[in-house]
Amino acid sequence: MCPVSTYHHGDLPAALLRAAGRTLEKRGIGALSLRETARRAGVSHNAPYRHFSDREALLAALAAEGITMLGEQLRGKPAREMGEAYVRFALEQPQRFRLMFGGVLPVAKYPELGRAARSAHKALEEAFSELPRPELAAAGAWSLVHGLAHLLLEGHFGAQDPETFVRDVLGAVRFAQRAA
Amino acid sequence: MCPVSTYHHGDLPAALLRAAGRTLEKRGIGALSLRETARRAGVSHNAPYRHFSDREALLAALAAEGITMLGEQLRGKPAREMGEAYVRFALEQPQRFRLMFGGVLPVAKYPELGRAARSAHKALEEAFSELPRPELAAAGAWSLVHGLAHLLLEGHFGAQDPETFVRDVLGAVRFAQRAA
DNA sequence: ACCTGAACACCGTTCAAGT
DNA sequence: ACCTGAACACCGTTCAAGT
Repeated sequence: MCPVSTYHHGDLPAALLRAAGRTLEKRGIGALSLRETARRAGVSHNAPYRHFSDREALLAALAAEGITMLGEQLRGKPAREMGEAYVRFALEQPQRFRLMFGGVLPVAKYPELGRAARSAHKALEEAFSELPRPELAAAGAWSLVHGLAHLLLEGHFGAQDPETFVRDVLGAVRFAQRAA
Repeated sequence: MCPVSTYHHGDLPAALLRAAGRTLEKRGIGALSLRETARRAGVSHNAPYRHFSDREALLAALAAEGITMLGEQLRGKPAREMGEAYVRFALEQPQRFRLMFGGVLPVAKYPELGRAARSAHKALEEAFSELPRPELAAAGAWSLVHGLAHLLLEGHFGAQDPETFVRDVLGAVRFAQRAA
């Protein structure tokens, strides 16, 4: 169907993102090199520069993918399920989560990251819209599940079953029903 | 006083940690190289291996320093001030904070990290000891301030004054007074 | 013990050249 | 437009050698 040519891919950017995504989760951010990604995609170490201005730009694209996916998994859920889904995402894709939120990337430099994050943030605020200060409740809720995810990933809460631990911790917290 | 010799430092490990700490905060974790640290300390690129088995071990030592410092700043404070002190630490030393908690290091491989973190965790639990499930309240509180710190660092709460924002968010959250 | 320079295998990035 | 190999300046790490 496709003519064989000197171009190895119909869609090299997508192939690079796929390859990089696999390496990311398997070996971590630090071990994710542009040269190896190119090798895995079957192109020269230099070809990626046609599509990503540098290594950081490839990482930013992976992060944006992840934030969008996370936003989709939150949208429309009630608050409690949202929190559990947030932590589940982090536990299932720890390296992706770190890349999205671990300070690896200068968010200000990649507007798509801020955009995707604001969209997910909005989904959260909607879940708290009936409270008197929904923006504070949403900020608190986001902080809570975000910190919980990070600390679980780092192993700071021991080896207990994450599922029930998350439920218990979220159950121990209330967001103010009246103005702070 | 000291005899001039081929040994440049009475305490090379301390000199390396000082040099690395400066580079860490100024240029970030990714830019922190063993070779440059050695250069700054005035020794050959190879000397650090006498004291740190590899780059990761140097990073782990920096992280342990930081966790211990943070623990000292929390200990003995009432819960609300603890939260504010936690976030302040993160905002003042963002790169150090990321190194301590950002998943850069395999915590399981460096027992001193776990030890320092458990000690800080204990300070937190003491502040919640009057509640029916202090361990859940402490986990929730830690998660909350931890996530708040991370998200502020990443700029996800916009440009508002962090000091009052932190106070407002912490004020909007209650930890259950009765068993969950 | 502690430090050294040389060497190796990797990077990210740039460049001039090919189709 | 898209891809290539050669080249450069950096790394982390290992090694044999010096005091």
